[in-house]
Amino acid sequence: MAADRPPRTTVTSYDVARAAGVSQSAVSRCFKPGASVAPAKRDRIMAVARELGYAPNAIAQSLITKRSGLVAVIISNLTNLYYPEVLAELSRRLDARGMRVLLFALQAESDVDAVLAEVWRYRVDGIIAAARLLPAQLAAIAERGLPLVLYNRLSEGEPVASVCCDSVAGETLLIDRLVAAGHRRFGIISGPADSSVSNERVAAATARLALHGLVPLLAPGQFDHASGRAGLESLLAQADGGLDALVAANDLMAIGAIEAARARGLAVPGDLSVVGFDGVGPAGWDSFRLTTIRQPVQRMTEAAVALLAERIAQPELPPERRLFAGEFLPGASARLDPCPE
Amino acid sequence: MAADRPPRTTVTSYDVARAAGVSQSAVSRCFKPGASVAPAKRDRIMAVARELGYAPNAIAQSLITKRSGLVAVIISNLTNLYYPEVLAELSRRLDARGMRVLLFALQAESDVDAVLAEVWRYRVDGIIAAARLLPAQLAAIAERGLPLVLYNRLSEGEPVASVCCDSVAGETLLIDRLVAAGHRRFGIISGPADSSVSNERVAAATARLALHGLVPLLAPGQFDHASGRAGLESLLAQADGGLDALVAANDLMAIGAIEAARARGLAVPGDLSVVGFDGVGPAGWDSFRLTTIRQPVQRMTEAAVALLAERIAQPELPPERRLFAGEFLPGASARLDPCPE
DNA sequence: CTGTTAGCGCCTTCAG
DNA sequence: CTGAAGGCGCTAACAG
Repeated sequence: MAADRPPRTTVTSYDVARAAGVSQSAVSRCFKPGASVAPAKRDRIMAVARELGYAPNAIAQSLITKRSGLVAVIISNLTNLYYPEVLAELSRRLDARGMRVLLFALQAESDVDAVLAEVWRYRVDGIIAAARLLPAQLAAIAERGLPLVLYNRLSEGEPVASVCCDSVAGETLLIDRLVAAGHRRFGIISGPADSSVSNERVAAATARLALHGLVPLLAPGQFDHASGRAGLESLLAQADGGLDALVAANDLMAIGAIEAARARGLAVPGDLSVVGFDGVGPAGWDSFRLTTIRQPVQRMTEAAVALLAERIAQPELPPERRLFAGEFLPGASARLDPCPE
Repeated sequence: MAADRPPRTTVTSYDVARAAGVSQSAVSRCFKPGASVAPAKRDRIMAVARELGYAPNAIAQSLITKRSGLVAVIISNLTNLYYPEVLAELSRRLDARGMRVLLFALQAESDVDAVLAEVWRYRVDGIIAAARLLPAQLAAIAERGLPLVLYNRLSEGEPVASVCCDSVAGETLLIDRLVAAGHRRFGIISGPADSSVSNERVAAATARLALHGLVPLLAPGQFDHASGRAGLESLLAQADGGLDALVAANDLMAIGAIEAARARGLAVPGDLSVVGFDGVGPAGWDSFRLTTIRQPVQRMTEAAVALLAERIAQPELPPERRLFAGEFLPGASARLDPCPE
């Protein structure tokens, strides 16, 4: 039907207007929700538009409405096994609300400034960030009045809208269950020192252990599989009397630690209990059956998008933090007493 | 320095021009690579620009240059454990070339039409697709003269630029090694029926087996962990005399199959050899040591971006297919003879 | 090298 | 309800 026309590379509202014998503004109105066009005329215009394959040029629209429909999603460790799911969910939910994802995958945290420069240039409507933002960067975003929602991050300084999984509740639960089951000698493998998620989790676990009068051994990690292995080795080297339980700041390290333990002939959870955090896919595999806390990705991403959308609509809304409890996955990598209740 | 000025939400080239006492076009030239501006004037302008926090509005730029700097990246299974790495690499390489990623994560393949509608609207400069595109969709893209590169996909019908990992070479190698080591009774777990990658791999393996006079048992899968488990069960049920080797169309299913085998008391590779395809992270973990073919993600993503960039610069370039050999990872999930050479 | 002049495609008052 | 007219912020010829 439409194949006879010369392959115009771009069809504008003027083309539609001419073909339909109406003014350009009439065409424009047809594509605006709260329009006011005579039904008959609208039908004719829409028919022509379809025929010609016309749809409003989002670029031109943005220029004038000052709404690009773009949301910058800034993510640091795309490879982290947990973010892919987050990204897929964010993307789905954003475009359910008519917004497009402009993706920035950070190679290194130092790239943030370069990323922000592009963010300004593209006049995005808002930002969702799962990356570390410095106070100066937060300030720059705020100064431009750009709505921002942090994902699993806390803002240092000024409050900012954010969505987080409750580290304290999660770690507290894990520690209490482990202690109740008789574990006394603890080791913790942390994530990167500049990761607020890691710091939160480690601090929460340590604090809870302190309440029980226990002090854990510590090993630094990088949130990856190899770190888990290395972390376990390091902890065992530190632990004269051996280790009862290992708390890893994420699942990937917990899995690495389990494998390292087995490689040394330690049974998990027979000789050593191991717990993680996140609830990534592999944690549930037979080989690991990891005892962990699963982040409610569905609810968290929905909240992030909702928070952002609200703030795009009403920029003056105050910052709001939404904290979600994780779900305890018992798994089988930790020796626990049957649930108390 | 710049904090004293009232927080204009948007600063334009006119603001800079006025502040620097030059014309607006002079400002514009300063931001164009091949400019021709008097050094002194340029310095002054750039200083003012920096002071005011000015950078050209990408939206306005796009409208006139007909270059948005946006590349649509369309991916179907973000959760597939293999794509996150691809996405991260694509993103990195694209913005090394000054292009931004407009991400479309497909929920269902049926969403493609909706995605394409948005792609048109945003006047992207090109598309990289790791998703199934129907002939009509390919035609629509071609008709608009939009450069397109398929990632690990073949076009049905008209040729299209693409980057693939050589399934035939990979499966051939795996099969030959397995046969050489004495395996005779084969099972294959395929991916989704509409996945060209799956079809290619299964066909290649089957064809190679045929050359050896062997006919494999088949089980359908969905590329996920659970499919691997189910696939193994299904194959064992079909196989009266037992199974020597299992070829999974991807690593995730291979891992699922390994776990299912172990759950039934079968040793891998003692009782059953298992091979996969992709070389995802978990394949290398101790628990699996999967024998597989690793896709050269670095080279493949670089090629995809290069192919696309070339075609954006010169739209008339003919379609080109780049085929990359995967790297054989011996692992330890298959009983193989030492390498022939 | 520089400023002036037209638009890019569209939305949005503003009179009819 | 409808068309005409004026930009959004910028680039790209043009004359100087």
